[in-house]
Amino acid sequence: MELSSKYNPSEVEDKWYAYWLKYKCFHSEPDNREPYTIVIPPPNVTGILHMGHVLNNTLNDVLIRKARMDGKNACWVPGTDHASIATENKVVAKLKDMGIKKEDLTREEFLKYAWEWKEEHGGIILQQLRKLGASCDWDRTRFTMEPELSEAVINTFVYFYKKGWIYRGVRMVNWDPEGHTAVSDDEVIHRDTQSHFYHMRYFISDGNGNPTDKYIVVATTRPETIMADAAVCVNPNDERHKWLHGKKVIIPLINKEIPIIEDDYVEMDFGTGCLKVTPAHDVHDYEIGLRHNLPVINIIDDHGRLTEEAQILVGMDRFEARKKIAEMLQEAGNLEKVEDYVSPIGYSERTNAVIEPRLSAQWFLKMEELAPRALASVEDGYTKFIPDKYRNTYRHWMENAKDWCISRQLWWGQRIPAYYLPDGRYVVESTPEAALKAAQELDPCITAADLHQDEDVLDTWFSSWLWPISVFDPQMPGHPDHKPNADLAYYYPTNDLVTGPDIIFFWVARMIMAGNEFMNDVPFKNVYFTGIVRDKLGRKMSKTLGNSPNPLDLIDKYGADAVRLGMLLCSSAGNDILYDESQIEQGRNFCGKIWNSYRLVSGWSVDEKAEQSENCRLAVKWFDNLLSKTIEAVEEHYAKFRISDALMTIYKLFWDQYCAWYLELVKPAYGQPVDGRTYEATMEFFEKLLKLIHPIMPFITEELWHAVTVRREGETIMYERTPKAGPYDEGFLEDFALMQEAIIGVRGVRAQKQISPKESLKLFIEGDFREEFIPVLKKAANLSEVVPGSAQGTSVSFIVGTVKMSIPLEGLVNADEEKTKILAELEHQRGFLASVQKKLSNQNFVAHAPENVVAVERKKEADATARIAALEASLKSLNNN
RNA sequence: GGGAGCUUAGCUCAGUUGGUUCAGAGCGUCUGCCUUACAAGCAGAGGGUCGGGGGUUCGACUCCCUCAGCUCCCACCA
Repeated sequence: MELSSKYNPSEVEDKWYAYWLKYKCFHSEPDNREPYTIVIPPPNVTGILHMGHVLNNTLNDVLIRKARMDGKNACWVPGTDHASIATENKVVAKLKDMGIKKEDLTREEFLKYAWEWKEEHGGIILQQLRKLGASCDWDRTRFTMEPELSEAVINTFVYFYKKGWIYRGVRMVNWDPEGHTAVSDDEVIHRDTQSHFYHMRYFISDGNGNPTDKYIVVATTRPETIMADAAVCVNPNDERHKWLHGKKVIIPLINKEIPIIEDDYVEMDFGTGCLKVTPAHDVHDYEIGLRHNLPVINIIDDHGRLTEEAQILVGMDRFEARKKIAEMLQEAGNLEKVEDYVSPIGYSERTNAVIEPRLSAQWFLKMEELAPRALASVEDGYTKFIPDKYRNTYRHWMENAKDWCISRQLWWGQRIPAYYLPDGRYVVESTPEAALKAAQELDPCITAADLHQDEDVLDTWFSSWLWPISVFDPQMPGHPDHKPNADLAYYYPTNDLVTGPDIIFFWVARMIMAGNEFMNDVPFKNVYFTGIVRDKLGRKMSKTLGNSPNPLDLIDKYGADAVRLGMLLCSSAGNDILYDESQIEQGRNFCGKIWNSYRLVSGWSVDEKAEQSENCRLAVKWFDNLLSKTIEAVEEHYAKFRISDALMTIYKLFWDQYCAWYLELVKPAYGQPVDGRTYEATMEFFEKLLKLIHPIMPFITEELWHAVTVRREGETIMYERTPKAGPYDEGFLEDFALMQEAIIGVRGVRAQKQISPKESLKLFIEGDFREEFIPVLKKAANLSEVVPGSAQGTSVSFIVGTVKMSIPLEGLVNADEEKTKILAELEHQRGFLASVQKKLSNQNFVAHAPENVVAVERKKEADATARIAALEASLKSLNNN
């Protein structure tokens, strides 16, 4: 096969991806092999590929390809998430562009638009993943809102409802006035925000609703809510405010009388010690209100505007109203002062709107039993976290888990299967038919037309927490008519989950809950947490900063293998990775290296009859041993999920050992053929290296694997076995490494003395050096002869291990310089020896340290002594001249 | 306010229960090379008292205490 002089990724990549698809190489069906399963963290259906996806899916693909080559039945299930808030926002924005308001549409009309949008823009990301080389089983592609998976969600809701763990309740929830929905606590991000602290005068009532001239000062950050005040609260132990007990005050501007109450909640040393209590618009105030039986006055609507209840500024936005009220208070003489103030404000994760605490009816799932069990799964090691530190985060959350608010006031999502009777009672059933039947048991006169289904949909996570189960068995095992499912039985539990720590609670924890509940087993054995991909300055990637490269552009420019390698290079689990394009260049360069090494070998002419030289025999033996040792190390890295270490180990084996050493050693002289045995070994090594690196760089390895020899149609490196480590001779490897050091020493002398590599030199060796390596040493270092003993006359010497090597260099050596160098080295060695001997003469050390440690110290002593002797000899010979 | 984690070469990071010549890797830097696979390359070199201080130990990058700096998570003192 003729190879172009440069590797051309785009041609190669498209060709092999099509080939893999054609032969269904990614598809998995249950069989008698051991399964290895990954479910993709489903990206938003309307999402587009960003660097975070690249990192995540590269890791997933490395794991799945590795497992496949280890002989397991590997199955990677892809799919997308309907992402209710995010997608609904996008659709609303799109409609707005078209001049359509969501409010003007019926639910059915809106959903029609939404589905159109989904069909048009949805799943682009899955196409993009193919460019990356992701070996997903596309036949198993799922979407969390497809009919089957929606059924799984509804069945689950009904299951928990009937179990008594889902309930409906009026609660203070986090209201997103832009998304017009409640969001869970976890979807609220608190940020310190610059605001103002308004000190307002509330005048004491004379008992008939008229203000006296006495007043108290109440401080708030939210003056626009004073109309919803139900009381002013002081701490019962606060001496300053004792005189207020039993009194009433007048709310400014609306002149409404409210009581002064006492509650421990109020901190005496914060603000003025007087707290305005607004039960409808603050969680704590709501609780105080409950304790003191205060009325709940809601003055803010779904959109964050003042309601009729506010009496003034009706219809005005809450932030505008804040300014206006401040002005009005000022005019009325009720504003004492305004301070600058920084306080944590809750923002919606999705829309970035300031969260409005709001009382509303929502559906909740009890965490009482689910959370402790899911905690135990991780504590007891059924699911392992990598890195382990996330166990702490997980434990903390699980021990404080609040009931999960699962309803959302949106249309895009699974509609809650609760059906209300006209009298307000309701039934929960998975279908309208079943609901009607159930309703008729409550009231025989009910007809289908009388039933009204709940308007809300379920939280997206209420569908994605089922993902590891529902992708295989959408009916869900909790269903009363559940039929055994072969896929689920075979693939569940999955093996590894790769995801970001930001969704440890949203998703990971809840999947473990669902797994325990429905499968009585955890959904995955390991969770590998990636970090966040940042730019090289450590900033998060964002559109506004423009520091977020488009992965597809990078793939076009450098090739997918290069991008994959670049992402993995500096990614250790749990650490943020600082992305820099130079890493991808490194990946591209490595592709070039692999490519060119094959060009070299494939260009050799082979003489089958030629004898294998001693040089080649040793080089082959060495690399064979080294390969085994390295494979062992790589396997260990994989077992510990140290993917970038595994990668670097292979990278160095390929580049530094195979290319820089091995190929140089066996490379025939120009125009000469290579002997058959060496050629065969060289090709075999090359193939093994391709297989080792394939999980990380699938495309170039497939291309070259096919170049090495003619393969049958449909054959692929994907299904080759990971090379196994054989036995290896550690001593041989060590001795070879010493010889490599000797070669490096000679090269160093050349560089230092400006001697061309073409000029051959004579080398003296004094000490214990493995005889059989001398031919290799001669060839690699271009030595005319290697003789025992020490060079006479002016020479340059260096020490390898304990062996002294010297090169006679008449006329090129400055004796004084050499002496200075040797003296410095001698001093260093003597110091080293002294420290070792001090250790050895310490009775405590000899008595307490393990035998092998003491033995090592004795070896150090002996080696240092030998080196010192060699250095002294060199010095002496220099002095003699 | 509570919790977790981090600080090792110019940059990004390894360093596995304290003990192999353990102070490392990759990239970058410097020097010399267009040597018949590759200048996206080859050969060679320099570079850190492991954040500061104290302690435990025969022995500390590793364990403990403390100080400083940074990061993340949780937490609505209005």
